[in-house]
Amino acid sequence: LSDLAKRTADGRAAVLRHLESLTRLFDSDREVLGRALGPVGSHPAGHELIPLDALLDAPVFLLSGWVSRSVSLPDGRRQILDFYIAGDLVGHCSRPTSRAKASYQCLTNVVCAGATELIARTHDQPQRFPGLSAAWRAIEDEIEQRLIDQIIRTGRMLAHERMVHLIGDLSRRHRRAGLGSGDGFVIPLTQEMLGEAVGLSTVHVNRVLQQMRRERIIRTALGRLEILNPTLVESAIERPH
Amino acid sequence: LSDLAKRTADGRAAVLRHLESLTRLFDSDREVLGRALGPVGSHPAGHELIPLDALLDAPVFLLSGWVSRSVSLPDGRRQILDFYIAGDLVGHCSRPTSRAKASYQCLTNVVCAGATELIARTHDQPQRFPGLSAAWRAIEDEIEQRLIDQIIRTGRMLAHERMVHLIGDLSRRHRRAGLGSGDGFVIPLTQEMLGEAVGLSTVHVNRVLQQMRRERIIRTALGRLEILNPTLVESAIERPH
DNA sequence: CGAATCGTTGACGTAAGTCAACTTCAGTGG
DNA sequence: CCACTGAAGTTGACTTACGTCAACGATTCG
Repeated sequence: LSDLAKRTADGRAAVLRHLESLTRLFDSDREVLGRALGPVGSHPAGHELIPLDALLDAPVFLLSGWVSRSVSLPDGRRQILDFYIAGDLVGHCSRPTSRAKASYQCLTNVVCAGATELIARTHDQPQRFPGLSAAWRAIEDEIEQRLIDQIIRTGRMLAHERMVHLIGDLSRRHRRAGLGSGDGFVIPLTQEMLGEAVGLSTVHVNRVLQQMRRERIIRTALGRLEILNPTLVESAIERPH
Repeated sequence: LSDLAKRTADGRAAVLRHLESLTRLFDSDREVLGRALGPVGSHPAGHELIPLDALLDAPVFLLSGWVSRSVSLPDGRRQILDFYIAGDLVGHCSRPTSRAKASYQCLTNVVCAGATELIARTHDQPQRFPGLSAAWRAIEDEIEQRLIDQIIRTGRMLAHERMVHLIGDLSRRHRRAGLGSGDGFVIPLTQEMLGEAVGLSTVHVNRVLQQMRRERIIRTALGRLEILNPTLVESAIERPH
């Protein structure tokens, strides 16, 4: 199908833009990236890409769709730890024999490309692929940073702040991966998923979003989210100098 | 002072027990551990061991005292991400040039020993020190796991559950490092610090602790915390099989 | 003996959860 | 075509968990 082909091409562009935003890539990096990216796979919404406790030996690049990283409690409560969007590297850990500390699930139909081969090759000759070697590290750093942000949101912020902060982070990541247009992006999350991410009930997420619409901070339509007040949203995700 | 000597000796024992609980150590591991552990340092309560954004190139083993890892928001709110106790490795990251994503602060007077040299040496010859090489990875895995636990506490748990869960984790870590006696350990945290960790106000922490005392789950006296109902507390930190 | 610092208590306010009903809408099938 | 379905969003009434404020003990310390 030409749909899959388009999503694959767009996804590869997002991967490249994502990596370029993290570090300077050299020709050798770009060359191996174009050549050693693994086979493309497609998964339906709901599919579990990586189960809890699985060996993290098969990282993939997300080319299209959304993936969540979540933990479920015995009584059914669920906490989403993180979201992955097109261009993101999913399920990579530099420590060999490390296992998944959460479950990775497709929130939408997903197209991804295996990264095992690519990462192994750059790992064998880090000095030959300095850009990618640095990128893998930067990506792990970012994932840790996002876990910390998540603790700050749920631990220290009010509902309204949590939503602005999360949306700010998602927006920033979309922009730097060249996704979406202007200050908007496609967001396939239900209000229930948003609640599971920021630690709020579905009903309360709804009310907070409505207030944000009244305040002209965001606008939503057709599964897209537009940011009407970028200044405010960006200041929310600023880190202490 | 003989006090410093005792705390150093006890701390080294805690380090050893901690590492042995993570992985099987060989003679070569134990030998280099005894020899290459760096100089002992002492810091007063309140001292910032590692500032936010500092290069993580000087990891230390905590021999005595408590250290927190925390983030402050511009308006003064503070979130404690993690606690470190005797036997723990503080400020280590396997990714070179990685920077501190939070501030590491001494909550009490602290005695610690430099681990830079030790880690560098095992890193150069991982096959000669298989136990320690595995231990460094296990430690990083655990720190990530604790960030995740923190998200689950603040995102999905009620006040009472949060406290039981945190105390359960601290208790487990003390027991495996051979600290404390029986089901109790020294806990120098104020109720304010506990609140900053689990995302509750000081007053509410106080009420929750009182309820836990009424329920005969814990007892506190003289800066020590006894766990009266270990079964309950341990079941709280169990992971989904 | 103040003077901090920490813990404790009560009264009260509020953010957020719960429950339940009702929309809206996309999809499905008769 | 329209009735039926199920998932997602929306709304209101009510409850509750937790925060805030302020006062008051208990300890420790110089």
